[in-house]
Amino acid sequence: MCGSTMENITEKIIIEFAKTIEMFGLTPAEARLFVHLYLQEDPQTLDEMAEALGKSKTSMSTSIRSLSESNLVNRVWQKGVRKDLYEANTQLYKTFMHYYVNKWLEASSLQKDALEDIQKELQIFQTDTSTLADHLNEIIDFHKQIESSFRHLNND
Amino acid sequence: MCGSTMENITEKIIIEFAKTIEMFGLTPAEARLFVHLYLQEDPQTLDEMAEALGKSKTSMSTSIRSLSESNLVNRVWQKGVRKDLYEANTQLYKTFMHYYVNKWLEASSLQKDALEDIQKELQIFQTDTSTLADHLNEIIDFHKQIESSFRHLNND
DNA sequence: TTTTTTGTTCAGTTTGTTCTGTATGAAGAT
DNA sequence: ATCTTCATACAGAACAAACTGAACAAAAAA
Repeated sequence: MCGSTMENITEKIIIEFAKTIEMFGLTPAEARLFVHLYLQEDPQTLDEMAEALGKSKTSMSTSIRSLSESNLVNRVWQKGVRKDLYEANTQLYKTFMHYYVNKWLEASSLQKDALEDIQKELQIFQTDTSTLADHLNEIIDFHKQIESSFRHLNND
Repeated sequence: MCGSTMENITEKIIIEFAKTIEMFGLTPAEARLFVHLYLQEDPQTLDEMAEALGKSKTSMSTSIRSLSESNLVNRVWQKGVRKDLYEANTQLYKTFMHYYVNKWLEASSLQKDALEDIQKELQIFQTDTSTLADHLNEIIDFHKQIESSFRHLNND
């Protein structure tokens, strides 16, 4: 028996693609919501999403907010419609690479700064602490290499 | 008061650096353990790690196994020592980039395959399903771009 | 062989996340 | 202004992940 209805197939796509999206650091709920929106023709309201995914409106609200702040979905206006409408950004690669690279760069830069502060603190103990200081240098170098590599990812 | 003892500083380094390591997809426990090993001069036993991190030996065992399977730490032998000894790989960038890129490539490739299977299934409905099929194509393209980009990350 | 030492497996507990329903606030309609 | 319709905040419930201790297995020492 060939049990492949359209809904069936759509569901399969959502499940598979959501796994990929999760790898970018989104929660399962966010990933699932994004994929749902991505496959929709038209922008959706919170109620429609809640209905479609079988979750509460509150869940949709928090997930959408998160996706929205990360610029993975957009809020759109339609004349005559009072409810908020959201649509997924359709340029997958550009959208997610920007999001991802920025996340890495911000985090790495922040942590590098923190480590450099520690480095200054450590210089007081110059004498017998060479190996720890060496490791710290290597860690900071590591961050520099990370930043360089990820910056590179955005230039395609 | 300048409360910066050596242990104090080491602890700070561990906390900061562990955050970076977590971004590669390791759990907080794994990240912390890796950084601890990285800062140690000599390879450590499970008991030493448990003592140092204030966790149970069971925790160390599972974390170490995970790190070991990902090739982030190595098991080393010392003559006369019965206990297992582990040390962190010291080439941070190479170690983690390999690990990370491989993880992405494997996952992406797997999911691309799954999506291509679905694509075949979908071709039965050729007629009125063009938009869904289009989206599916775009998703598969997305995976190809991901693979291309991440493969590129390893060639430095 | 028996006895120790070391590592792992498993069940139970603790901890942390995610979800939902109610209550609140904000904006349009009457 | 009052009433509706929507979105968000909050607190408790349901769920999942991480940790531990005790029992088990494997390997060396006696």
